[in-house]
Amino acid sequence: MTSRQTVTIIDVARAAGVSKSTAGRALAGASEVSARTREKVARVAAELGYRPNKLARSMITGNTETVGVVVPDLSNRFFAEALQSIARTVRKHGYEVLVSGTEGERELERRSVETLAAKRVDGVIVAPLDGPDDEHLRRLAEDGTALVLLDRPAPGVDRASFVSTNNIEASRLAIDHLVGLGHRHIGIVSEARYDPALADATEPSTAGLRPSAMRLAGYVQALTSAGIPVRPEYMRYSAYSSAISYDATRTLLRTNPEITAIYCTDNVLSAGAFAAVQDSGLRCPHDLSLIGFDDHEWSTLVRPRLTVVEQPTEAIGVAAAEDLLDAIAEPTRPPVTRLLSAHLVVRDSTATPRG
Amino acid sequence: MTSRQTVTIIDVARAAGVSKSTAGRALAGASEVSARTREKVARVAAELGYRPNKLARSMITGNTETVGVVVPDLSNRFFAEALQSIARTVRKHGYEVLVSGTEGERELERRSVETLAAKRVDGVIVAPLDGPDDEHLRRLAEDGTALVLLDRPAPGVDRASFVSTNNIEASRLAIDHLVGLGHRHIGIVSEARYDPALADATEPSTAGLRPSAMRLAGYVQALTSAGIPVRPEYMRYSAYSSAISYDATRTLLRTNPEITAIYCTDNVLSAGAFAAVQDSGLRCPHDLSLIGFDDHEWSTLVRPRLTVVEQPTEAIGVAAAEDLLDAIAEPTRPPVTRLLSAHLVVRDSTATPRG
DNA sequence: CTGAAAGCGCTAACAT
DNA sequence: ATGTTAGCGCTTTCAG
Repeated sequence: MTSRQTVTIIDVARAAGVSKSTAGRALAGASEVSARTREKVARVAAELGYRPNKLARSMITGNTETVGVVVPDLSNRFFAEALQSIARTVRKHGYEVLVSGTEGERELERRSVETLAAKRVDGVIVAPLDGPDDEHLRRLAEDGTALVLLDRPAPGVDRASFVSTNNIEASRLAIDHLVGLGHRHIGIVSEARYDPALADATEPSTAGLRPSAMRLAGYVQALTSAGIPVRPEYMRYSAYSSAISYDATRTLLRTNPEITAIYCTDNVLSAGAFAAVQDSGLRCPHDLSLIGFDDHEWSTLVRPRLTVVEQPTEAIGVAAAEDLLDAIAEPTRPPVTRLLSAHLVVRDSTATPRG
Repeated sequence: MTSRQTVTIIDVARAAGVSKSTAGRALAGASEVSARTREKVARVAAELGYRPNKLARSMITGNTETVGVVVPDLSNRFFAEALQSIARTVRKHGYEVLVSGTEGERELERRSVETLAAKRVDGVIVAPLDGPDDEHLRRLAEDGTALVLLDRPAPGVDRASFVSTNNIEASRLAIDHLVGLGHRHIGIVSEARYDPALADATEPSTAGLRPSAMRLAGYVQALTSAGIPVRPEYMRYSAYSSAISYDATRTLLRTNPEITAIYCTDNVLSAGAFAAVQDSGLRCPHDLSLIGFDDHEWSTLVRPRLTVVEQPTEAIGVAAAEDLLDAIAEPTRPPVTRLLSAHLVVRDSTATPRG
């Protein structure tokens, strides 16, 4: 047989000598069927190789036991790990995951969300791309699909929960550590561009900012608290690429030789920054301290071992999944915001500044 | 509105003053509808916020435009990248991906495959776990679902294509490089255990072996071709864990101090092996050469830079996706086996042996 | 405890 | 070019 859907519940019913409905009830393990028929139906179903058609079931019940996960980059370690813990968490409750990588393209994100809705997933977890147009997400939530925003907010979308690292606090951890060591000239390589308004940004007024912007804001605020002047020339923008981060870091060091420490706010940027420091001729941590973002497997393999701000990636995935399951089970429950704390892992790439 | 599935095609039809089927045809862009009605239906649908129910559609057409991807470890870089290229490739053809991480548990794999079948996916790509029971996969394929095996074979399952790195060749690349440098005492850290039969294994008689066993076989064969004796004590087993690989490598070096080179056959094992070499007191590559598996972002960040055997991960994902799409489009087409070539990236961790 | 019938939302003949 | 009818496979009233 090469044809799909060979045996239906009708075949089972016929072979067991009962009606379609009785067969259905027996298979569902309903209590109002006699043990005898239940057994017989089960046996016949097994013999025939019956496999229930969940599509048909979903048509009636209205739920698919499927959730969507939409992230910008499936091969990014952060999202890959988040996906894994999401999948694990929802599976315990009988859900499968429809996944979609948007590769930085808003249009792909829009279409993915549209398709998920058309496939009637019970809920969606999305790490939205930055952009003005949140219409697709708003509609999804308003149409009654449970929605959780992961890692990145979507300003125009209420009715969605939000789970993320507390990025301002994460930066404070890094900068306070450096300041405590005596650093005063601290550069930053970030995927966000500086905006003077960041200085005043506080939770929850920053709720609309992307992670990188939040981390930059945390940097600015931590410096300010410490009474250290904030210098725009110390903040270097880098696109989402290790190679570009390399160049940004080299430039930062060349144009501001007085810098004694660099903080890098993203895991793909950290690799480029580390390589740049290696090639700069500066000795780390003697001449320059470096803090990376996210814990990589290489953090302890390189020399010096890298001090990093570590996000609670797995916990974020679990929290997002749990919030989603809650929203599915209880659609009227108001959305929640959960900011999980990062922590600093001090290794050998940070030290007292020279002289 | 918090209820799902607010507006159906009947609502659209009614609002547009046409019949259900005309509305359906118009929405599908069929040519036999007048431009006027097509426009009107489209406008009305947009106004009402109509979203087609793909479940209903799938019930009739028999396909879901969804493929399943089942892998042991979603956070492993190899599978994460493969997943990304699979998702990208199938999306171009209008397919979404239902993903499932089996975490090394056969029972989870079985259930995942069962669920995918119940959800009537059009095809499945699976990297099966090692084990005697392939029944779930065989049934899937025999019931007419397109099936591609990724990275690992499943002996009892014909009617499935197979896409993988040519692992024997991959090991030959590594060992030939070391032998060419003059090494004669070459150890291996592998997730496979040595079996004398490996010495004779050749494609396609090795078709049933897991990647790690294939790589071990390649090591044995390359040594044999070079006239170097194969010593069981040079082959060290490690479970799938960086920490365990660390211990295995330390032990290998302690018990066989004459070894001048180590080849490590898995990406998670490579990190542990590298750390072990760092801590061994041996200078790499002067005292000991090391070859890792898969290209990691840290390969160029550590010192010495790591020489590795690099798998064509993205190409594997693309090939698996394409073979699957082919099998979906043309169910009678016989399954294919594709072994893609790895290549050696020579960096600084390999050199002529001391003395 | 079991059966008959209705219908989920849509497409696909079959008419007109 | 449009409408009517009949299902896809299943669950779920409603009757017995």
